[in-house]
Amino acid sequence: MPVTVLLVDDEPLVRAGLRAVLEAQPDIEVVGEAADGAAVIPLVRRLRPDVVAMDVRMPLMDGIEATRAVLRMVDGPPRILVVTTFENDEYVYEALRAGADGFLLKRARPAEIVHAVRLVAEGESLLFPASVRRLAAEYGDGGGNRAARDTLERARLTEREAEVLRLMARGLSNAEIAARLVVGTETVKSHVSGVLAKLGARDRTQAVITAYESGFVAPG
Amino acid sequence: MPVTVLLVDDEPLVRAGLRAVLEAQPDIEVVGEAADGAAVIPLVRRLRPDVVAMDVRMPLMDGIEATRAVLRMVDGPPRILVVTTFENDEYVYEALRAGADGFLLKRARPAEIVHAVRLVAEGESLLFPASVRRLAAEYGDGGGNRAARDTLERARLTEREAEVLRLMARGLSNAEIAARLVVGTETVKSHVSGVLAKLGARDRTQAVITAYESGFVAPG
DNA sequence: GATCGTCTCCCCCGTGCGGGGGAGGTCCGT
DNA sequence: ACGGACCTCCCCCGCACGGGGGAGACGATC
Repeated sequence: MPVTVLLVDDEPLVRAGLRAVLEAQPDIEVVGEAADGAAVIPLVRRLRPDVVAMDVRMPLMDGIEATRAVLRMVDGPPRILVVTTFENDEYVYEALRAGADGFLLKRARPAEIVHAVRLVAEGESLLFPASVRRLAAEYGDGGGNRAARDTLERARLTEREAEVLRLMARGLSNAEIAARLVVGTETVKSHVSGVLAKLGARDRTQAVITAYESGFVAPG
Repeated sequence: MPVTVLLVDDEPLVRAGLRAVLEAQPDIEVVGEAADGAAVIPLVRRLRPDVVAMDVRMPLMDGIEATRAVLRMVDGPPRILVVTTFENDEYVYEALRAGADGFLLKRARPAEIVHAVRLVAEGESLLFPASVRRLAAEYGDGGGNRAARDTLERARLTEREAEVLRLMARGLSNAEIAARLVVGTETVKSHVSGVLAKLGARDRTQAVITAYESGFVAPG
C-alpha cells in the first residue's frame, strides 16, 4: 500500500517537480493535483489521499484556509504538509496552527521532500523538538535549513510548556500541576493555553492525544 | 528507585509468602504490612508505597472499603492490586469498580505475582482486553485463569462504551460524539460516565490516557 | 413471566476548564 | 539601553464537563 499524495499548488511547474520527485519513489503515489485551495475539499473526499502537499500562498483560497477547511469538513482527514517558497513565512506558522502536520521548503533537496512526505504519512508531527532534532541530525545543518527551523522554533513548546504537557499527559489537573511545579494555578492555565494554541488543540484531551500521536510521550 | 509495596492481608502466612516472592526481586521492596483494611490509610500516608497488595476479605474492613478509603482519603494514592483466594469472587469486581488497578489470585505462580505488581506499578490497568490477552498469551491458560478472566469480563466496557471511548480518544467532544452516533448528548454523557467509572478515570483526559496506555487505541 | 444488562433520554448542580484580556519580573542578545 | 522571549500571576466570563439522581424500551437469559 503506497503513500498517496495530493498536490496543491498554483504553479504547474512546482506540481510537476513535486510529482517527478515523489513518483520516483516506489512507495509514493501522486493521486491528484489542484491549482488552488478552493478545489481541495472535493478532491480530498474523492481521492482520499494520505497526504496533501499544500502550498501556502494561492490566489483564491490560501493554504491556511484550505487546511482549516479540510480538517473541518472531511472525516478522517489526510495529513497536511505545508509547502512554502519563502523561509520565515508567517503563513506557515498559521497553517501549522490550523492543524497542518509539517512544513517543507520548496528549495529542499529531493531526499528531504520524500522524507517529509513519509514522515507525515506515518503520522509524525513536525512540531516537536524530537522530530526537529532528528531531521537536523539526519541531514546535517547546511545552513539552508536554519531559517526553516527558526520557523519551527516559533511553533515549538517552551521548556515549561513541555513540562506542563507531560504532566497533562499523566492525567493531572491544573491544580495538581500547579502543586507539582510549585506555582499558581493561573500560571498553569497560562502554560496550558500556550500548549493548546501551539498544538492547535481545543482542549487538554486533544493536546494529550497529540502528545501521544507525535511521540512526545510514549505509551508503556 | 525500586517499586515499593505495602501488603495487606489478615493471614500472616500469606503476607510472609508475598514478601518472600516479592523481595526476591531486586527492583521490588516490601515497605510494610497490615493485617486489616482499617490500618491501611495511616500506613499508606506514612510509607507512600507505589503499590498496595490488598486482600479482599478481612475481618474489620474489607478490601473494597479499604480501596475506596485509600483513593478517597489519600492524595496521590498508590496503585491497588486486589488479592483474592477464590476465583469468581464477587468482591473482586466490586474492588475493581472501587478503583483498584488489578487483581491477583493467591494461587498464582511467583512469576505472575511479580508481573502483576510491576504492571500496576507502571500504571497499567488490568481492566482491558488487550492486557488480559497479553497475560493469557504470556502465561498460557491453565484453566485456573478462566474464572478470573470472567470476573474481568464484567469490568469490561460495553460495545457502546468502547465506541464512545474510541471517539473520545480522537478528541471529540460529547456533542460531536452525539452527532456522530446520532444520539442525544445526554446519552453520550451517560456512556462517558460509564467509561470513567469502569476505568477509574476522573475525567475524559485520564480515560484517553488509559486507552493509550492499555493499547486500547494505538498511536499512529 | 421475571430479571438483568444495555441503550436511550431527562433533570439539577457545581466547578474545572479554556478564552480574552493585562501586567510585572528576569534573562538574553543587540 | 532597549526590545523580545519566557515565566509568573491576576481579572472576568461562558460553558462543557462530570456527579447525582431517575426512567422507559428492548433483547437475552433464566
